[in-house]
Order: sequence, then structure tokens, then C-alpha cells
Amino acid sequence: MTELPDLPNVEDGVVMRLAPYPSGALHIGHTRMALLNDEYVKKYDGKLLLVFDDTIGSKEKVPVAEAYDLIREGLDWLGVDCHEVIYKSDRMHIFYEWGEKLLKGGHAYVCECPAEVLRAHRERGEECEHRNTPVNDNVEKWFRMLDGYFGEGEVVVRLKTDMKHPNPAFRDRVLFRIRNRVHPRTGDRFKVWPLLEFSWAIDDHLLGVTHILRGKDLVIEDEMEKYLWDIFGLPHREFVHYGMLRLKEMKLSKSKMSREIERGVYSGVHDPRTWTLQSLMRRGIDPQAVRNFTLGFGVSLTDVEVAADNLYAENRKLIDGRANRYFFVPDPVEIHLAGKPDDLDVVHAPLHPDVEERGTRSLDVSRGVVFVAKEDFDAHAGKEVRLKDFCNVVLGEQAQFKSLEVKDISKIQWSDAEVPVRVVMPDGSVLEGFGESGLEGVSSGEVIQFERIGFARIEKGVGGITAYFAHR
RNA sequence: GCUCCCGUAGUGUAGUCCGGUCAAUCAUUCGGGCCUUUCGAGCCCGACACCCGGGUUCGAAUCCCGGCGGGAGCACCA
Repeated sequence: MTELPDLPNVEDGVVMRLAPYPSGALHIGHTRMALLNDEYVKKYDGKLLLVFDDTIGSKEKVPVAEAYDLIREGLDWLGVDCHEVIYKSDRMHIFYEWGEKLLKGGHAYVCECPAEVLRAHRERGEECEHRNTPVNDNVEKWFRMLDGYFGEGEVVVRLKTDMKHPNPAFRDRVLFRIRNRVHPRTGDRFKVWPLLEFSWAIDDHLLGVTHILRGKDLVIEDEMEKYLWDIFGLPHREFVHYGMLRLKEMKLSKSKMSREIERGVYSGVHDPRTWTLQSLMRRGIDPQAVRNFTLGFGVSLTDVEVAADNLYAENRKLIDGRANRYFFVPDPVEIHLAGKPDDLDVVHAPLHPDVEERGTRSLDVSRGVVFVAKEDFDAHAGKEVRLKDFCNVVLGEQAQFKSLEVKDISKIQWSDAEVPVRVVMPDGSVLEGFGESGLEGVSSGEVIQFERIGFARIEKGVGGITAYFAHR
């Protein structure tokens, strides 16, 4: 793996922060944010802060109580070492204090324009009448905001940048707004909530963050933070950006994904179609594979849209050696074997073809009954095939034993038992079939390979064996 | 439309800052072969790329200008 490019100005140590928004579990697209931070902090022996960016945001983006734990679970699984956990929602008094300073310094104003008017002004580069409100009046309005005098959407605090700024996105940004919704941690205690650019300008300074790593969707926030630092006379920090990461097979947006979970279309946060870290764990993807996969993209600003095959290839390198092999036959067809040697009751097949020392598993053929997949049955009925690791037969519901020696003919997998197994595929579909008796010895959580089908992680529960398919 | 960013093979990526050692790296994918009691792994071979046009230079993937293409932002989201 190529090493990450050096960070600038690391002489006085490195402090970085992860700032997830607790609206749901982290998914594969968030690993760039998490792992790049973690790698850099490890590279420079620095400190990593986990800061939940849990201000109340837009209507579509709502902080939810369960998300905090889901995020931490995902980060732990990834092996991200957070040295401290901080909640933005605990720091509201700090933002209020600094907001007040800004208003008292005449750098911001309370604007009562409706959102649409504000936007129209921004587009045309026009100032509104609130921009020139005297400082004392602004401060007075600010306290009334904090006292709950205003309703949602009625007023905002805006930074005075320049309504003629060439970048329309930069024109008198909103810094605080009113939200009447209940917060999962602070309830209804706060009505005035800061926007990201303001809270971070203050916290990146107060928390001693030295390097800010963020997606390129947040580049404008760099300028806002610098602008605010200059007003307060604070030293600048370093910014590093990376492009967006998405998988080709991940077609749904994050919000659509949560909606589908709510509607019951997806089974939950573990559903493979969500691509959450939880779903990857469940499938037996090794967190190191995720790390190798993600870090391979470096820190470039180009957006990455990559096939999951690349992730699977990384995972295969790690798990192929340790995954034991078993047979699974989807859509099973019962086969009665005629002519089998009477003294052949048990067949031994290697647990791993490349690691003989690991031993074998035993398949019981004393009944002369085995199961093969319908697909194999249809493809080979009437022909001689080899039941892998067992014998050669002429395939049919009444099959004829031919010989034991290994011949150069098609090999198919088979099962000696009727162990019901459900294999949940990445697209959410389910294969049902029988697994071999050896599966009884597999422990829940173990990653195995169903020969000729692929790698999967086994879960055993009251409903029997469920295998979550990882990849081929 | 405005602001900013990016543009190396099917997909990603190294190299671009500090021009030659790049007839361009590695991974993945695909095709072929070997091996193999898996359509897995391993080994070998092969396929495909510097967005286009000018300029600077003895020499440009690398520097400059102009196009074109893509992305992000222009939210009282993060």
C-alpha cells in the first residue's frame, strides 16, 4: 500500500477530529472520513477526537438516539482509535458566548428576512435592511432569541461577509437559527442552534484541532472558518480534503436508505443493501479489508466510484486462508445412490484444500442418500459426474455409483444431510437449501466458504442457520 | 448562471509541486495458459490510459493559455 502524503505543519503535534452526524449508522462511504483521520493520527502519533456533530439540522436530517451507539460500534469495528468523545450538544453555552461576542463586535446581525427573501437577496447580491441594525439592537434581539421569543424560521443570525462576494455561497452566511424540535440528548432545552461553520470555527480552536480533514463538499466551510478566525484573531489550522467515495452497487442515497428501513423494505441496519458497517460485519468482511480498500484511494479530491469487487478482493486475501470449506446445495434434489461399496459409510473432505493440517470434516453416506443442487442436477442428469471428495456417479434421482478414483470430469458439491440453511445475498435475496452435517460444528459468527458458491458468515439462532453471503 | 475543484487503461491508483531516469506504477476487472477433487487460491501471459488544441522547451503526463468533460457548493443540512 502506498503511504499517505505528508501533512503540513506537524512539528507541534497532530490533533484531528471525526465529526459524524448521528442520523444513522456509518456506511462504506463514510470510511474515508474515519480511516483517513485514524491513519494520520497514527502516523504522527497524534490524538483523535470523536465529536458528534449533533446540532439540530434540517427537517430531513434529524439526530436520532440510536445513531450514537451505531456509529461508535462501527468505528470500534473498523479499529479507529478515538481518544476522546465530545458532543456538540454539550457545548451550546460556548457557541452562545462566542456568538454574542460576534454580535457585540458588529460582525454579525440578526436578520428577520424569510428564507426565500434572504436567498433572493443573496442571489442578487443585495443587502437587506437588517444588515445595518445597530449593535445594541442586535444584541437585544439575540437575547430575545435565546429566551424563546421567536418561532422557528422567524430570525437568524448572519455573518457580515460581503453581499457582493463573487462566490454567492459566501454572502452573509447564516450562523444561528431557531429550531423547536426535541433533541435526543438535550431535549427542548435549546431553541437556538449554531450552523456547522460557526460551531467548528470555535471548536476547532478550543479543542486544539491542528488538521481538519473533510470531504470536498465542505470546502466552502474552510473559508468561513478562516473568516471567523480572523475576526477573533485566532490562528489558522490546516485543511485537507478528499473526494466522495461511493460503490457502484450502492444506488440509494443515505436518506432513501433510512426511509426503506423505516418502511420495512430493508430489514434494518444490518441489511446488506444498506452498505452500513454493521451490514459488512454481518457478512464477514474483515475490517482490515475495508481499511486497505479505502486507504488505497489516497486523499485525492477526485470522487471515487468503484465496484465492490475491489473491496471483495481485499477481503478475499485476508479470509481465504482461514475460512473452512463446506458444502451447501441450494434448491436441493434428493439422490439415491445404488451400488455404493457397503463398507463406505463416512467420507472425509478437507476443511481447507491448501492447509492439510487443519484436518477434515466427515460426511455420513451410510444411508446412500445425498442432495445436490437443482441447477447441477439439471445440467448433468444422465451423465457421469463426481460428487466432490466422494465418488463418481451417473446422476439421476436414482443414481448409479461408478467408482471412487478422481477422474477428470465435472465435480459438483453435495450434501449428506438436511441441515436447513438460508443464505442472504448482498441484493437481499435469499437462497434456501441444505448444508452438510459438518455445519453443525461451525460456531456462530464464523466465516466459511461454501465451495463453488462463496464466502459467508454463519449465524445460528432459533430459526436455524443463516449465512450472510460476502462474495465469491 | 455564479464560485471552487478535478480530468492517467473498464474501474481505481502511483507519477504532476521540484520537466528528462515514464515507449508510464500497482491493484482490480476481463481474456488466455499452467496447476488444482471449487466457477476459490496460486503461478504465467495478454488487453486497454497520460481529455482535446495551442504555446514554452533540446525535451511535457508533468509548466502556461484556451477549449471540452466531470464533480462539489450557491440550504435557516451536515
